Amino acid sequence: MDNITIKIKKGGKFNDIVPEKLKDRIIAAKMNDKLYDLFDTAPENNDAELIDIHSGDGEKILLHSAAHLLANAITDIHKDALPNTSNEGEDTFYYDFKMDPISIEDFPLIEKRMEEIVKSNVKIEKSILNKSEILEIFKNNKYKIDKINTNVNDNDKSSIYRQGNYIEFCKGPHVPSTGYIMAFKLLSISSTNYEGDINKEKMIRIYGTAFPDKKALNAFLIRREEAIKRDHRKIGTEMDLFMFDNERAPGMPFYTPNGAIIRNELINYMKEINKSHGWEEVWTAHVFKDIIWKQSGHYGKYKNDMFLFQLQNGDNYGLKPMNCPGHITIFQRNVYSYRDMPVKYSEPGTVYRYEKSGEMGGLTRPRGFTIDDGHGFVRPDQVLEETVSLLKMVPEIFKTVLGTDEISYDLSIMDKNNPENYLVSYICNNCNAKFEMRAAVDELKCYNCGSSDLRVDFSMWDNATDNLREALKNLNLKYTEYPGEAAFYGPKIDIHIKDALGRSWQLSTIQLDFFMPVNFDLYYIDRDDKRVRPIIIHRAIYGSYERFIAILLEHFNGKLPLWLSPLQTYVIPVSENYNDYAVKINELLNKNNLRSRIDLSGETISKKIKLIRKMRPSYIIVVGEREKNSNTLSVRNRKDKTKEFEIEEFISNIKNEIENHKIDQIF
RNA sequence: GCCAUCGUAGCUCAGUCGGUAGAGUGGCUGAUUCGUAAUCAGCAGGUCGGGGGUUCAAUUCCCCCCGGUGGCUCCA
Repeated sequence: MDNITIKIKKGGKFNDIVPEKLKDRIIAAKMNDKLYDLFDTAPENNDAELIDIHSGDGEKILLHSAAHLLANAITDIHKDALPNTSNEGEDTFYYDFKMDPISIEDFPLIEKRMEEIVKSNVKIEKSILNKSEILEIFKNNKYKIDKINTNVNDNDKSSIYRQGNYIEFCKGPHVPSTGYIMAFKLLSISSTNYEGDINKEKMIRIYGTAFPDKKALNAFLIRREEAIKRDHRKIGTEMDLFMFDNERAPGMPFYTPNGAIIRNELINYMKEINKSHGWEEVWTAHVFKDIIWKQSGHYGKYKNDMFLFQLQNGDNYGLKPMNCPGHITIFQRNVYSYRDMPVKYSEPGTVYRYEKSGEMGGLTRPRGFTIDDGHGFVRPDQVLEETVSLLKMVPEIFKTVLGTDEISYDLSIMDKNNPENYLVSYICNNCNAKFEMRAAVDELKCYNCGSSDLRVDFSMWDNATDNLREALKNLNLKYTEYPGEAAFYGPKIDIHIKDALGRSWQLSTIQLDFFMPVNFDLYYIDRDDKRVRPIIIHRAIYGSYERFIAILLEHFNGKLPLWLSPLQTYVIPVSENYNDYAVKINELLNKNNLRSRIDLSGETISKKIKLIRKMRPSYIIVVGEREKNSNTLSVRNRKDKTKEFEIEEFISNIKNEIENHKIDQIF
C-alpha cells in the first residue's frame, strides 16, 4: 500500500502531524529517503511520508522491532544470553545470540514472554548518547562492543533504544511501543558463526516473523505450510520424475521417463525461442584438458570445486564447470568481420561442479546440472540491441511456461570507488599504451614500458552499463540498481520471478564479460582493418533445468500445463466389459501423439482414480456403457470436474491446448 | 567444510531399555465386473546406509566413514 505524505516544518515532531484516526497504524516517517522515528523532529521544512505499518517500509520496521522483542524475551528468560545482531528478510527476521543451545520446544515459553511484553505495551524510546556512554551500557556484551566500535567514531554520538529493561544499540527506527507488534511467531532455529566466520564462535540463530495483524500472519503460515507440502522432492517421488542414487552418484539427478518428458519439452521450447531470436545451437564436450580451465581462469579460482582427474599417461582433465570456454573454442575456429557480429551460440549445456556436501539440495543445488546457456560474441555497439532482444525473450518465456507476469529486474553495476576489484582499462601516462587489468590480483604497472604511472579508463564499463540501463528503460521495465554488485568482469542484469506461493526466485541472468575475451584473445576485424575485442554476453533464461523444474513443480503443485504433463490422459474403463472401447480410445489418443495410458486392472473405478491421482494426470477419461453407445468420453479435469465430450471434439480441443502451450485446461 | 538432526520393505513410517524386525500402502495370485478419492482373501518383499569396536549375542551401545534434511559459509 502507499503511504500518505504531509508537509512538516523544521523542528516539528513527526508524531504531531499524524492524523488522529491513523495513530494506530503510522509507525515512522520518511524524509529525503531517510527513515525517522515518530518522536524525532524534522530536519527541514519538507514533505514527510508517514510510514504505515502495512507498507513495505512499515513491515520492515515491524520485523525489526519484533526481532528486538525476541531479544528482550530471550534475555529475560536466559539471563546470560548475549544478543548479537538481527536482520530482516522479506517476511522473516532472525536474531543471533551467544547462548546455550535451545530447541523449538522452548518456543512457547519465549513466545509467552514476548506476548506479555506486547500486552504491557512498553514504550520504545530512543536516546542519543556519547560513544563512551554507550560502551559503558554494553560493557558485558563483547559483540555489541565490536559493533559500537566499528559503527561509531570515538567522539561521535549514536542512538540506543530502550524498551523497559531491555536496551539495544541500534539506529532504528522502531514502532513507538511494543503494543504495535500484534501478530508474530517464532519459526525455526539454527546455528551460525559470529560474523559468518566459521572460525569464530557458534551462535544460536532464531527465526521469526511478524505481521500487522493476525490475518496476515495466518496467511503467511498457511503459505509456508503449503510450500512444505509442495516440496519438489515429494512431488518428484509421487509423479516418478527423477531420483538420486546417493551411493553411486551423489548430487547427480537421474531423470526417469516421466521426468525426461518434462525436461525435453522445456528444452524443445527453449530451442524454438533461441532459434527465433538468432541464437544458433551448438554442442560442446563435457571433458576438457585442464589447460582450457587454466586459460579461462576457472582453474585458479574454482579448482577445489571442479571435478579434475588424471589419466594413466599423466594427462590432466576436468569436467566442464561452465559452458563458455566450449563456446569460445567454437568461436575461435574462424576470423570474423565486424559484419559477422554478433555470433550467438546456445546450448542446453550440462556442467559439473563439486558442491560441498552441505551445499547440495535436491534439484535446486545438484553437482551436475544443465544450463539453458548462451554466449553472444558482440561488438560493443551491439550490447544495447542484444540486451533488448533478451529482455523481450524473458517475459515471453515466463508468461508461457509459468503463466506469470511478476518479474523484477536488478542491474548490478561497478563500485567506482574501488576500481581495483574490477577488470578495467588503464592508460599508461608514460607510453600511452592501453590495457585491461584487475589491480586487486595483478601488479598495477604498464605491460609495455613497466611504468606504474597509470590512469583508469572507465569508458568500457560506462558504455556497457549505460547500454544495459538503456535497454531496461527502452522497454519500460522497472528495475533496481545495485552499485558494487557487478562481477569483476562486467555488469549484469539479474531477473527474478515470483511463484504461486509468493516466493521470489532469481532465474535469468544477462551478464556482460570483458574478461574471457581478454583471456582467450578474442577479436573481430573492424571496418578500419584493426582487431577489436568483442564483449561476451553470458545469458540463461531458466537458469538450470534442474532448478527450474523444481520451481515449476512447486509453482503448479505438480499439476503442469498439458504440454508439459508427462501423463496427459488416463483412460479408465468402468469394468472389464468395456476394455475394448477403452483400448480403442487409448490407441486413438496415442495415435494423435498424446501421452495417454490405460488402466486395465480389475480394480474399482474409484480405486483407480485414487491411485493415479498422485501422478497428476491432466485428464482422466472414464468410459462405460453410456460412452460406448454414444461414442463419447466422460472427462475429469485437474480440478475434479467432469464433462462429456465427443471423441473428436475432445482430441482437437486438447491438441489445441498443447500447441498453444496453454496454462488453463479446456474446461 | 561447520553446527544440528536423521538413515528400518518400492513409498510413508512404527519398533527393539542388546536376543537377527512390524504396519499401512504399493507389487504378485485368486475371487469380485464395479460409474468418478481405497471390494475381499492369500502370497512374496528387509544381511535395519557402510566399516570397525564392546559383548555369549549389535539393527539397538561406542568410534569412524558415506549419504539425506534444516541452517551457516559458498554458488563462476
